[in-house]
Amino acid sequence: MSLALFRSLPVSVVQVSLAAVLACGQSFRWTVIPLGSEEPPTHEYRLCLRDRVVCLRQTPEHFYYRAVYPDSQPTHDQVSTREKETVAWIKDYFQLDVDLTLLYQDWSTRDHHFATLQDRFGGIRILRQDPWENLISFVCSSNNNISRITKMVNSLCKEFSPPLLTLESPVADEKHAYHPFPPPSVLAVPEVSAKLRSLGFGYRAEFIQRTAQMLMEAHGTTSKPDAVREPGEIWLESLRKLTTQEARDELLKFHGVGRKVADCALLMSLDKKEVVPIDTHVYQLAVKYYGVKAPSKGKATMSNKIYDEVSAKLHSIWGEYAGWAHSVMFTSDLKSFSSYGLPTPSSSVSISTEEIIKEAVTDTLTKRKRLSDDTIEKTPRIAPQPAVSTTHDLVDTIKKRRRVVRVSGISTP
DNA sequence: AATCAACCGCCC
DNA sequence: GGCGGTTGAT
Repeated sequence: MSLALFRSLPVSVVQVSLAAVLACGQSFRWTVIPLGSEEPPTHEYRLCLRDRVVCLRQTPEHFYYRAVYPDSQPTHDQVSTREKETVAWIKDYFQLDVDLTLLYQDWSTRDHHFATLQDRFGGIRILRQDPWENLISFVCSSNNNISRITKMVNSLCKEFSPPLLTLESPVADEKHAYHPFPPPSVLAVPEVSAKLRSLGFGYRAEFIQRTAQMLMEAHGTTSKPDAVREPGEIWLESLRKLTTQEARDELLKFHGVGRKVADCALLMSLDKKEVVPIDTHVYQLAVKYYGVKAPSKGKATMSNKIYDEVSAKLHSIWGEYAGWAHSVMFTSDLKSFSSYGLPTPSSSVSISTEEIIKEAVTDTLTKRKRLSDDTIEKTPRIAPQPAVSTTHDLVDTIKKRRRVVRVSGISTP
């Protein structure tokens, strides 16, 4: 598959880094295909929408995009319309009207710790996702990890949504079926929970089915046969027009949706850019870098009070786009211990390890120049040692290293 | 109003 | 023992 079938759109990698943004735990449905090329584009990214599969590649200054449809003989007018729609979708989904460089500047001024990260983790922004898919995806996220959430969401689509089309790999001689995200009406039927259980969803199975059912009961089972979206989906999207608290109150009514999941949906699909979702991980970061007091009883479950305090604190530090800044923080920590999302573990681990080593050295040097600063610098995450075989090995390596570093007194208490 | 165990499944 | 938590009961 040559680049000839793709069209280009001028988008700097400074504004959007597909490699980071599409694999950092916002959306769980993008497939990443390594192209085996040394020069960019190195990967192709694909997402199945309701009526088309969007394919993206990235070079330093451009997106290359195309969309694939089920029918093979579109009219001339269709081609033209679809082209416009795809471009419009890309601009909307990636929120290209938002200038990330201005935001990074602002955050760096407000937050010294952010400033130490901005160069290595550029192009990280919030996607503007479909609210229904976003909500259900994050219902899956409770007590869970990104790897498994991804598997669950994909099996959800495969099981409950017929394939829109099949598409060959650009490199290997193999075909892959692309399934849209199933609509509320499909997941609302009672038998769904048992099926989800059998698919390994655990206690989240009932949450998903009940949430879908609630949405159907509250906002109509009747959608016109030719309607693209169901009433429940349209209602969910209408929450964009409400205030943050009003929209949050609505989301919290659903089963499996607590404060954290609601906040993720508010930030990632309902335009609430100031919302900072607090998970255990972000909580740790807040304790480490932003003077939030550590949980008193070791690892107590996050109370509403603590949640509000931490979220408000980070909001006040980062400002109007605090939720966006949060995603940079979150992703920076993710990337430092995982090459998740890149389908060639060995090669990508070694690549990112190289980068990390380089940055770690830089950090160490920086830190020694400012030992008086009370800001805790990033500790060297990975020693210049042989590549690790798995993500977990990598995590363990980092954990051990952190302990060593702490004991040796390099890190500020 | 604030705490706390239980909850699925998968990995260490 | 722990995951990017939520629920229902105290």
